[in-house]
Amino acid sequence: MNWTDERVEKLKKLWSEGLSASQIAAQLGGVSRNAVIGKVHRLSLPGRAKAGGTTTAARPKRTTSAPRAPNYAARVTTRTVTRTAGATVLKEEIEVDLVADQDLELAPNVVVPMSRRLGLTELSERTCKWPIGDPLKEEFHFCGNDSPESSPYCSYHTRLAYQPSGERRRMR
DNA sequence: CCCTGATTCGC
DNA sequence: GCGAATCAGG
Repeated sequence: MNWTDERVEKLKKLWSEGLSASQIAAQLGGVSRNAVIGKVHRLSLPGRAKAGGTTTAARPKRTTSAPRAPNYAARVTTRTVTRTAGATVLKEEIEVDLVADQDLELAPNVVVPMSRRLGLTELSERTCKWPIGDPLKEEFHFCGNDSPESSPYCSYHTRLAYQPSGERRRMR
């Protein structure tokens, strides 16, 4: 694949938006992340300030944060998910109320993990393949969070996938 | 191991 | 000019 004006333009745009080279490569298609990086250099585009995993350009900004939940007793796990995502979120603290498994869709305090806004081309074996948005629309993307051991979804979406929010019944 | 960008160098 | 291989790092 050659660098048409359009592709170069898109590269510049995405790069300036702070997307990682691999993400850009995936969106452009037909090129590796190395190709992207190489091109960036040749274009003399401003690189990331420091080498290494962290995107210096795109600072972490939180997605609409979770309203502080009242004392919803029982167990609440707090885990910190670290991801290097372009313009989205680098680090987000996620609280999942395990008790709310009875009414997932009714619990406004259950925050949905941030997604990496991955295009389908950059999904891998260990990325969550939970689709988000309307496939026909532009904002469509996949969750892309890390999914444990060959699971098609991340832990959060696995739970959603397993028990449809509606027919949750109380066994006893 | 996953990922990131940076550099080199044969093509 | 291109990008795989390699390096350096988190």
